[in-house]
Amino acid sequence: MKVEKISEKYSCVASCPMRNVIAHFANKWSMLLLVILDEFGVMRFNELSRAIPDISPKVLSGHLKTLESIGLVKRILYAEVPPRTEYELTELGKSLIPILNQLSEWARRNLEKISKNLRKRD
Amino acid sequence: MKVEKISEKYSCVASCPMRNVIAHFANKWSMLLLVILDEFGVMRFNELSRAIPDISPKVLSGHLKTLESIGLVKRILYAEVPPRTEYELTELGKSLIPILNQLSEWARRNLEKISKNLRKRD
DNA sequence: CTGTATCCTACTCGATACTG
DNA sequence: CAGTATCGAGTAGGATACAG
Repeated sequence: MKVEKISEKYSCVASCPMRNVIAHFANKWSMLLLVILDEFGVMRFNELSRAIPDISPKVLSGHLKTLESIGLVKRILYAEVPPRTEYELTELGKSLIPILNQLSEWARRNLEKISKNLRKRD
Repeated sequence: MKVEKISEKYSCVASCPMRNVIAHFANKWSMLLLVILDEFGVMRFNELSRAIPDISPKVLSGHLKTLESIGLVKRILYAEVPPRTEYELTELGKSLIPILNQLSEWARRNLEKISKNLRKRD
């Protein structure tokens, strides 16, 4: 296949899946959130905070908003005092989980090898 | 499952696959590079540049270095004039491709839906 | 051809404090 | 409880020039 053909498929066109879809959640926080939401089912803001100890509320809130606007996560606000908000995966979000789990499996399988590779760099 | 258990599995421990492995290539450029390298087989620096028109040489070089240090990409430098360098996937890199392709398929399938979701945000 | 050097911008991230 | 506001630090990304 010619380079130009590949370019058409992945780069130039506005319909490149990597650029237009995956770029929005291809980072450690978003993927982590999706996998955790899958395992736990329904979670509140504070539960997510505790599940990922080293994420600040601002960053957590930001990623949740992004995931919600993509349509991967559903946010349900209950008009109560004190306020309660629940986050859970949408159907679209759930459909992504098997792939994310495979990715996670792959990472787990190759964790040692990759850590060794990374150490060699130093 | 308790939140604390999830925390142990994905967040606290140094062995969390998402944090220690996936975080290194979970971005649009790296994933794009891996998929393109898979389709083309062996590519030179310039071919990659042309395949992804809107990546600067600095950024391309940086991502290739990272992928190389993870062990996903192999870099072969031929001592010629003019210089020639060839990039290709390692076995480890190839083992990741099926998953990346599934991700890409998923993205392509849901491209329209997600674009619509994102537009609603504005 | 294959990058590196430089400069600059923009975004991301993190900590903390604070509001409804 | 569920976030937002603010500030600051660090880093990733982009344009361009140019070196081996």
